[in-house]
Amino acid sequence: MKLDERHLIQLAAVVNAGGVSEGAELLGMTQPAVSRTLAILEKRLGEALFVKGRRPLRPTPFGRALADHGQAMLLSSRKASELVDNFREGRTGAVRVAGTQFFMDGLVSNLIADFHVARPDVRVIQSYGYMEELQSAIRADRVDLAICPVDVLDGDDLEFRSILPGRNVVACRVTHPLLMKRKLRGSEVLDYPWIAPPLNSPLQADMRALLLSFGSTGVSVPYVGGSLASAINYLKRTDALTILPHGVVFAYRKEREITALPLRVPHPERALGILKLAGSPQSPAIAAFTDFIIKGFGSLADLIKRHEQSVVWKA
Amino acid sequence: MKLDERHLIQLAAVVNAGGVSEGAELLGMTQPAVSRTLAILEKRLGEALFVKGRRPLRPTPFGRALADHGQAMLLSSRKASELVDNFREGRTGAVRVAGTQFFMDGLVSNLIADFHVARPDVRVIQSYGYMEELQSAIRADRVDLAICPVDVLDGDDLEFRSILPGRNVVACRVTHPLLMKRKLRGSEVLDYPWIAPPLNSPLQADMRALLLSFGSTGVSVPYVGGSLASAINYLKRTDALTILPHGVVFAYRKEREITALPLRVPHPERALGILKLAGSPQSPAIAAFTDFIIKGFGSLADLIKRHEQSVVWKA
DNA sequence: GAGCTTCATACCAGATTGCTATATTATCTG
DNA sequence: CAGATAATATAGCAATCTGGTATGAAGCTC
Repeated sequence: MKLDERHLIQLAAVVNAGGVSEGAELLGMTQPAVSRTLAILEKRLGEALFVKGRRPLRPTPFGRALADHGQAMLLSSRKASELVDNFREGRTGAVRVAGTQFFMDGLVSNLIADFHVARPDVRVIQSYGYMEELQSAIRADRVDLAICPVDVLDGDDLEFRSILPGRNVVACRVTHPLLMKRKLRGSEVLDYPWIAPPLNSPLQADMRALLLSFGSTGVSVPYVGGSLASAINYLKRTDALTILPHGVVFAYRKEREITALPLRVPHPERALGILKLAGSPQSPAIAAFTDFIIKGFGSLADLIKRHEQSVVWKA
Repeated sequence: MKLDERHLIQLAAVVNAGGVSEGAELLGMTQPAVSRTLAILEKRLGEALFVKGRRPLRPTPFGRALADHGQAMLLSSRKASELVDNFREGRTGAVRVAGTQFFMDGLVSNLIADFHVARPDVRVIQSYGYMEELQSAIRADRVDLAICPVDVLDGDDLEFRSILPGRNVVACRVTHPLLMKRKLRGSEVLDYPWIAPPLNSPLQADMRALLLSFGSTGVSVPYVGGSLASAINYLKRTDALTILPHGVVFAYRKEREITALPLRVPHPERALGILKLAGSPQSPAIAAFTDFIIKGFGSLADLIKRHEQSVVWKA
């Protein structure tokens, strides 16, 4: 016999609370409503659920057995409600974020860690890619948002929000000989080996432009294609140089192992930003994550600005 | 956020079955009904439950999580339905049965065992008592039915159904000397010690009447008050006699340890029967049990009748 | 792209919900 | 044991919701 789940839940509440009024209160309902439900249930079942005529309301064995199942449903229902609430406030859910390797590894991963302090139950699913791939990933709904440098955006279905000026620096270890010089000329960087960023990376082009501006005639590039962790490990142990986003080098300043040469590097035309589907409704968790990323980069930008005033950059 | 339990159940069914139509079928509903439920759910939650535009219907992670809770409710609901069905068909429930010691121990307990072959999940709660106690126990709803000898019934709120003629016999062990006699005179029973039934038992009065009819002048009664098991154990080991309901002795015939003397004993005015509240609705389990008892005693009566034709009773 | 299957929508009759107001019943108290 | 008190049951009502049929829209298969 099929019976209404809500009825069983009400029964459970009444049995638990020890009275119709209390049970109703427990459910946020009025007593008559619950009372009628019980009457209907008893009528349909043709069987008493409570010993009648006794005031401290006592369920029959049958009533109690039924109430047990109702209780299970009540608990499930509560949990479902909680799940929904958590989800709606972005405490639960999943964010699929993608981006270029160096930014994801150097900056975003830190922010994700911070994000999880407040929202540990939001799953972050990270992947890597460059502009075109990222765009198509977003359009195909394989990714919720991308964090990457963008110059031109084709199509108006995507929305780009800039979060950090596109600025690169020449990175080296803190004990690098060039840092000792009183006067550093740009061309001197050509005397050291260079690490090249991964193929297809926008940094690849940036590095070429940089070296050309210093009059490159064939620099030594003994290491290519490693991701950020590899590049940094290599930097730490050699006098090699490489090009990195300023923010990334900045984020590593605490470890006092790598730093940037005080050299002005030509600005690329791109800014780092967040790319997402324009105007599509997004889950609260994604919104919260996006927000957090924006704020995080905002304060990073502030930090960099303040830090900048104490450093003299040479041309 | 409060949401309708039924909706979650439908969601679970759809996720499980892998399609709206299949889910609807699973629940015995039509596809449009379920489809609308899902639409309502998504609208209220403001969140997709299924990735739209894909035909092998695939739930979003959120949808799946919600469906899990729905699944729990679905299971509970199924179990509740089953419970109700079992109950309504008397496969589940409880029967509170009371009766006089000798009948309960000697006959009814066997029937209960047989009853449980077909309905192992019906709990039988047995208690003992004599007429007055049994009547008030039934009226106070402490007992569902009583099995006892009844002569007069006061009040018409109780219903009595006779199930066995009220007939007693003189019981003894199968090796009793009196059984060897070709011609047994009633007065000879006075030469042996007698076991007296418990105080207040109707058998008490029956025994007194019996002994008087044989011209009692002070029989030896060395053992009083034991219940059936005690009396039978005692009988087995001595040449004592006692009065027992015929059916009880008959039930023990298979063990070939006690039997009845071929003596006619004056019939008491009572018949063994089932006593219950008149016209009150009773649970299916109780109905089934009552039925079983009636049938059980019916075939016992038949057996006794057939057996009787092969025994010669003396006066 | 035709045909098939599956899902979504529109509309309707009937059931159910929850409410307020009120009657009924059980328990407690003197 | 009557009267006070608290709890439960009942009645009536408006709004919602239910599930059904009929039908349109959209994916999949070949």
